[in-house]
Formats: sequence, C-alpha cells, structure tokens
Amino acid sequence: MFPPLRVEPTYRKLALAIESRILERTLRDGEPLPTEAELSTQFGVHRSTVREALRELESSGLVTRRRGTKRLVVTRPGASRIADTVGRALSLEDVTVLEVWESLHLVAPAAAANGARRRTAADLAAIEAAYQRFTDDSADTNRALVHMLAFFRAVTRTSGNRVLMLTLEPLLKLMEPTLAQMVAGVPQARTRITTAQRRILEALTARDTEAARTWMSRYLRDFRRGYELANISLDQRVAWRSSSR
Amino acid sequence: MFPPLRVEPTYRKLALAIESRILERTLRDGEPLPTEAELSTQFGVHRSTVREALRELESSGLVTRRRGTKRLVVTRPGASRIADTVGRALSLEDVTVLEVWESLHLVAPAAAANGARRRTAADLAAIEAAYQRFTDDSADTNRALVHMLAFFRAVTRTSGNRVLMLTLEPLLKLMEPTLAQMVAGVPQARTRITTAQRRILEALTARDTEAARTWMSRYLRDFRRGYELANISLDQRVAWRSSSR
DNA sequence: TCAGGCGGATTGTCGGACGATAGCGACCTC
DNA sequence: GAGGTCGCTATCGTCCGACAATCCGCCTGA
Repeated sequence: MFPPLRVEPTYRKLALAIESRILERTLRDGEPLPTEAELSTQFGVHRSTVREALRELESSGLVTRRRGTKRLVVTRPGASRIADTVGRALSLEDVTVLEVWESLHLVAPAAAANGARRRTAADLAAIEAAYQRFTDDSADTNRALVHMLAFFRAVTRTSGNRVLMLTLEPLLKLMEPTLAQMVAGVPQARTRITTAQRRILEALTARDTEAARTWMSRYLRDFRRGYELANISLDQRVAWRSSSR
Repeated sequence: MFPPLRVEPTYRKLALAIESRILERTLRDGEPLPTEAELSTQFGVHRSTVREALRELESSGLVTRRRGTKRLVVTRPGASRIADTVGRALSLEDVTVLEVWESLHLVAPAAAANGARRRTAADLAAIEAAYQRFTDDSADTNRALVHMLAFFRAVTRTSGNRVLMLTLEPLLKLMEPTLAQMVAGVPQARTRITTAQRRILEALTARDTEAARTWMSRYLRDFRRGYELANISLDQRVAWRSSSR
C-alpha cells in the first residue's frame, strides 16, 4: 500500500512555507513581509503565483495590510478574525440560537468563577468601566449592545484563559442580533441587565467564586426570559452578516 | 467628519461577492463553482484577479477541491478546518497546556451531562464503538490517541450542540501531542482511561446526568495527574504542527 | 526644522500564452 | 450490451510581460 501521493500546487506550497516561517517565529509579529518581487525571485516562481499564496495567508489572518499602506505585515489572527471564521462556519451549519446560548451559558459563568479568584485591580476597573458605560449610555440599543458585550469580554478576561476569551468571541457575535432585538423589545431589560452586571461586579470584587458564577448564570438565564417576552424563538437559526473587515 | 473611506481591491470584493452568495445559499454545499474563465467574464475582471479571490475562499474553506479533481466545489468549512484555524491562532498566542486543559474540563463534562439526557441509541453505539476500539487496540500510542479523541467526540455529539462540538475540536487537536506523551510515559494510563470511559458510558446509558458529568470530570482530572507523573509541565506552550491538509 | 515636491519602489490589474490533465464521449472488444 | 480504451476539449496551474496608481523615502527650499 502506498500513501496517496498528493501534488500540491505551487501556490499552496508557497503559502505553507511562509506560514511555517511565521509559526516558528522566523518571521515575527509586526515584521513586514518581503515584497512580492523579492519572494518571487527567492522562491523562483512567478509573481502571480506569489500573489495567490499571499491571498491565502491574508485570508487566514497571518498577514495583513495596515490601513492605507502597501506592504503586508505579519500578524497574529486576532480574536475578531477568528470569531468571523467560526461564526460563519456555525451559521452555515444552521446552528440555532439555543445552541449558542447554551454554550455561552457554559463558558461565561465558569469564566466568572475563575475570575473571582484571579481578577486583578485592573480587571475590575475594566469591568466597572463597561458597567458604567452601560448604565450611562444604554438608551440607544446598539450602544447598549456594545457595552454589554464589552462587559462579557472584561469578565471573561479575568479568567486569564485565552482559550475561553477566544471561544467567547464568536458566541457574542452570534448572539448580538437577537440580543439587540431582545433589548429593544423588552422595556425592563435594561434595568435587569444593570442589576445583574452590578451583582457580578460585586462578586468579583469580593472574590466570591460562587456568587460570580451564580449571578452570571442568572444574568444569562434572564436573557432567555427576555427572549420569550420579546417573542424570539430560540430554535431559529443564528443570523450572520459577514463583516467586510 | 467623514468615515474613512476604504477602497477594497477587486479580488477582495470578488471574494466577498462569492462568499455572500454562499452564505445566502444561492450557491449550495456541494455545487461546483463556475469556472475561472466564466467568473472572469461574468465579473468583467481578469482571470488572475479571479484566482486571487478563489485562493481567499479556498483558504477559508468555503470552496475546496476534491482530491484529484479540477473544479472547485462549494463546501462548508468543516470542524477539522476550523480546528486548524483556531489551533494555529491559539498556538501563536502562546497559550499554555493548562489553559487548553481548563477549557476542555469546562466543555466536556457539561457536554456529557447534557448528553445523558438526550443521547440516542445510535449515540451510545458510537461511544461504545470508540470505547471498544480503545480497549482492543491501545498498544500503539498513536492508535490509542485516535480512539481517545474519538471517544470525546462521540460523547460531545450526544449533547446535540454543534457549537460545543466545534469548540471541542481545536482543544483536542491542541491536547494531542502532550496527551500522547502522557499515555506513552505513564504505564497505568491505559487502564485508568478504560475505567473512566466505561463509567462515562454507563452513566450515559443510564441517563444519569450527574454521574456523566462527574466521571468525565474525573477522567480529565486524571489527565492532570498523568501529566505530573510523566513530568509534563502544564505551563508549557501548546505544540502545533500545521496540517498540510 | 519642517512643508512640500519628486522619483523610485511596490502593489493591483490586465492581456495573453502554454503545458498538463480531468472529464467526457466516441469507439472498440468481448 | 457491458466494459474497457483512446483521444479530444475544457479547465486549471504557471508563466511572461506591461502599465497605472500610489505609497515611501529623500531631497530641497523656506
């Protein structure tokens, strides 16, 4: 038995070659990539081929172009890019709001509980800031949403677990549309959100693990109630609008 | 104040155009993409430009080439592709084994608990199959690993939550190298794994939510113990080898 | 020292070419 | 008629070369 031999096209080999340079840190975050012409001569292939490889890397977020600049620079695919990728995949799978909610309800309370132990003063300040912004500036639904999401992020960050942070991101993005609908449609939502956020903040301040978990959990369960009140079915598919980036 | 106007290059617009066709299901899963020449005339751009756009889509997994075939077909980015993307990102962030373990310890027990309620007979059969394969064929570490991962997947599937399944995938991939090290280095590992898996299977069979959660949790905690015995530091960065795909 | 102008370097897009091969149908054999 | 072979054509992979737009660094002059 021979292994099925696969001849990868040149552009793919090229992309892999550059990718591995980035992964092994030979090319480091922030460094500019060689120019297309340079790569073309170095690898001994035509510039068109180089460009195809570059598009591949660009789309996976390993290289990006800073606004209004020409050269590509090496970057790490940030949370928001990953969220895009994952969110798109999930929406193509016709994942329901319920599934996303469940996952969020799994991640966020655990993160909060973890955070209650390890949160720093800076973490707390960030959470408080998000909380304040929500209470001060939640008249506009979109603004309110932004602050809510920021609160989630800030709380999750206290867990010190970057995997959780990265996991959270697509969930938030997928929840956003229905969440907006809910906040807009349920009058008492803002008050309840404020209360829950305050309780969570207090729990984190007091380093009370269980309170943090519980209140985050209640907070999220309240969302479900809100959905019912706003007549949003949890069985509907999540919405997705591809961010042009 | 004007919003910063950004002129996207043609290849990007093209990629977005095709992507949105896929997202809105005008182009459906499995359908072949038009040929490059066709796209080139339809959009009125040069074929090179089309190709750059296609590379972008290809790298994001929205279109793929079936082995030994020419035409690109529309596909949904599968779990393993997502796992690649996420795993790469996490490894670039120098995420530690501990962080991944924590996340796994968060997801898997919850999935098992959920699954205890909704598991079907087919689910059970799949889990049992994975369990059997592990007990029968765990002499070779790599084989053992494959079966272990299959067990996790099968259990998580019972939760009926595709978000969890997708979340699990990168975690497994990131754990794999250290897990292999552990299984290879700790003689009693195989026995303990067998036991834990059997308990989990039994709990799921009996629809015992709490037992399922507990045993999965213990199972994972046992990994930590194994790491200690095998002298694997949880603070080390996760390993990553990019799968050529 | 800093604003502004200038030229080269780099990217974006294009036209076209050519070899390799996957896909497909015609044709042949049993 | 089923199955296999042959050859054509469409399509992809790669290359060559060109040119406009524009970013960048340098130089100059106030």
